[in-house]
Amino acid sequence: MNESAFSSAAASKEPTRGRKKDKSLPDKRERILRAAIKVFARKGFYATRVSEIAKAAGVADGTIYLYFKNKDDVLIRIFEDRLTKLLDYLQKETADILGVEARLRRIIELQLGLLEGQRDLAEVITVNLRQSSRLLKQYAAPLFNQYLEFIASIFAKGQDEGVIRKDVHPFVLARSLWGALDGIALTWALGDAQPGSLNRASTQIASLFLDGSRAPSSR
Amino acid sequence: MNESAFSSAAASKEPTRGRKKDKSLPDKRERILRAAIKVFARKGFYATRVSEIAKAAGVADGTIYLYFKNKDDVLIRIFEDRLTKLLDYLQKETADILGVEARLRRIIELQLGLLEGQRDLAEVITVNLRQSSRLLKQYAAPLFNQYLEFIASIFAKGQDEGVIRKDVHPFVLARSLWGALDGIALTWALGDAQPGSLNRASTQIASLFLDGSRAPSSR
Amino acid sequence: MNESAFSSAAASKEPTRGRKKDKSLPDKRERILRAAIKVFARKGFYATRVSEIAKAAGVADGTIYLYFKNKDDVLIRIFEDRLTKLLDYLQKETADILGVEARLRRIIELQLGLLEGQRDLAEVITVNLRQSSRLLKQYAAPLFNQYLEFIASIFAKGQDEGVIRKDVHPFVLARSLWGALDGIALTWALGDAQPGSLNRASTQIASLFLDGSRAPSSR
Amino acid sequence: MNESAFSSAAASKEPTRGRKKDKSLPDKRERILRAAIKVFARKGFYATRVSEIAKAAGVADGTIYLYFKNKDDVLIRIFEDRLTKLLDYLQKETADILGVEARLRRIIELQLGLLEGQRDLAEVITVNLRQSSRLLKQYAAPLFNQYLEFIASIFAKGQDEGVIRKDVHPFVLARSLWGALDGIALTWALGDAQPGSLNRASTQIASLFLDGSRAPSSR
DNA sequence: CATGAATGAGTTTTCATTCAT
DNA sequence: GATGAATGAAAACTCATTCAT
Repeated sequence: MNESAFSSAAASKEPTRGRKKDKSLPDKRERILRAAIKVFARKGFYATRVSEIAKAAGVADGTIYLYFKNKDDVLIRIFEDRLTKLLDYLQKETADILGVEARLRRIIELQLGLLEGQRDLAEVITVNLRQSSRLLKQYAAPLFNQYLEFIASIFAKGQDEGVIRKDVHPFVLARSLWGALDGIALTWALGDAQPGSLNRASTQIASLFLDGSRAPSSR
Repeated sequence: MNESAFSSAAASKEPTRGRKKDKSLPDKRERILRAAIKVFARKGFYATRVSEIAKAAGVADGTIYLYFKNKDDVLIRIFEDRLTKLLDYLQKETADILGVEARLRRIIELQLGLLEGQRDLAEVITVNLRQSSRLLKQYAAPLFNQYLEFIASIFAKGQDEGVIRKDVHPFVLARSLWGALDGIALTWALGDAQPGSLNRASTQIASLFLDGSRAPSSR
Repeated sequence: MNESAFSSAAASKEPTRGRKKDKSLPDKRERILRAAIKVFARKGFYATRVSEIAKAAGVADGTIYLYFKNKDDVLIRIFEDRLTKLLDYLQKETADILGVEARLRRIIELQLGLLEGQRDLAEVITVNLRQSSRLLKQYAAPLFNQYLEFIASIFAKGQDEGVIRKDVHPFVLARSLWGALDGIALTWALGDAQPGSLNRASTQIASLFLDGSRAPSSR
Repeated sequence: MNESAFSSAAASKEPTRGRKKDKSLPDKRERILRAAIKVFARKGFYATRVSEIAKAAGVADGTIYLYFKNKDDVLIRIFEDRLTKLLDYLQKETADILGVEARLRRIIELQLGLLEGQRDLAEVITVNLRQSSRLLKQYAAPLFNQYLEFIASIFAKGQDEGVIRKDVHPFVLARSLWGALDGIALTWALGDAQPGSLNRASTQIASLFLDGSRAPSSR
């Protein structure tokens, strides 16, 4: 479940090679992405050589360029793929939760829970996402906005229903929540990364945020 | 006041070997730091050429190496200098505020207020701070822990006094707060950066956090 | 024969990973070595730019680094390759000469004769061999010792047979002989380098050395 | 005696500063030369930084340029000074030795004896002398020729007197002798450098050479 | 599709030399 | 004369990308 949400067989857009060898590994594109996540996490985007990704993926250097435009593109696609999947996953898993507060609580749990199983990805998203202002502004920001909009829309719904305070803008709420989760994930990924510690923190953050976000009347 | 807290004359260790020029510009080391902040913010750490920093600082390329060990060192010193100053500033400015909640509220205001006047620095700290896991882990993390400890100690004091909830660890509170502020600053620095918007957000975040952090009894 | 002893196809370790091109030029590694000898001789090791070697070899600058660790390594490999070949050549060509004196005379002839055909290599070995104490001590010295041991062992055999004086240590004899040959080669390489002059000198040195080395009884 | 021949107060050409401080060290030019010999021997000419020479000499970087045209010039002057002194010394000390053979024997002893006391200089002359073909050809060679001419003239005299063989050119004799002495000195400077070992070798080489050089009739 | 040898543009850093004090 | 901070030209080396096989 965890695994599948973030990685899985992948959309496998680009080269959906004709015959599907039922033996071969997942799919070359996906293998490269996974290898890149691992190496980026360990060495950082700029310090990672394309040849290292290739080696980790078990392909030739040149093969990378059959699936990605260039090195930047590999990073971009990691965000695209994984963020899209995260969003899909959060939406699907919480679609039938009616209460705004319960849904947010679940989202927080799911999000940190996912990262707990994938420290590498956590590090890539929290650290490498900011490797380059250019990348960030040009590609990641738009993608990221989808996430923010999703969260903000839930807060907005809560405001309409009178259960979320109205004196804080839904987007500020969403950004703060992301920031807090990101900060927790960063400390975890770079620091101890003890199993369970992320889960424990997620419950605390959920309470903190939801108590803070609650409309005065419903406190 | 704003300006001075983050920049000022600086320690200027390395050179000034011998005679002290009381004439010339501010101090070559400080000039290089300021130039670096400006260029890093605009192009990112990795995309910035040492020669660009030199040009922006009005010195020769080689001069950079009289004051800094290498390009990495320039980034490290920016954090060291500025983070130290931020911390000093926050401590001094809020030392005589007795109420925990009032003090935190002021800290949030001061911190985002400082950045509001220095978008470049905001971008360097929010974006470039994460340029490299190595840098981050090796140098920035220890410095950053001082900040976290400072904030966490205030939360802890509040818990002792019974005004801050006890079911969330002070460090989780501190990290979340930093994360939220960082997230806001990032969106602001990369996005619109409208004047005043940061200030407005700061008030909202303060309320959100303090309401969420408050002990149940005092709600 | 002359040529082949010092150059030939070479071991060509590093690349040739995979398929063996039986067409193209000699072998890229050997081409680089030859180009380096030529340029080093003309400009000296330190004054030679890597790009000049590349140009002379007809390869790109970066290609050098596929075959050699760095510029130092190119110099080291020249000695390694050529000195090894010189030694093999001297050993093979004189293996069946029974008389010690005749064998030494032939060695002197062969050695200076080889250089006569390769002024560049002569200059590299006599001049550039000493470019750096570090290189010399670390890499060249061990290789060079093999040469000295070979010569010394012949002198030692002569002492056993009673045809070589016993009051001079075989190693001193070997070093002196090398020194004398090196001195002659140096003057020749740097100076006139008239054809035949090296050959003439070799006969004279052989007489000088052998008369001086002869055991008193056999004079 | 040893010391004085190679170093002493020096010609002190360039800036014979007005008043002579009877306190100050030898003379700044000489101090720089000595410092350079020490550092060149330890690190080699190219690996030595001008600032290192300055530091070792206890002067400022810029001061070097008051006494020498540039870094190359420092090396050139070392040879010039020391070789001139060696030659003067050899000539003076052996001027009244009438027998050719006795004189040569004494020269060999003196020359290696001098080096024995100054390993650094030995290394500079044997190793660094060949750092650059350009330097060697342009400056050192002419200087060195004076030495060769001096030795060759003695051999020539011996040939006239009938005590030195006539079938070897005096210059070949001189070059071989230099080469042998240089080879011995090199091995000694780079290798063990045991006290006394150089002296022992010098006697052996003298015998070897003189026996080899002797005219057939006088053997 | 896959490979990996070859390319060569591009960048940090060093360090000899200068010159204002 | 002496100093040493500042200069900036120069060069080794790296590595993303290409393309012949």
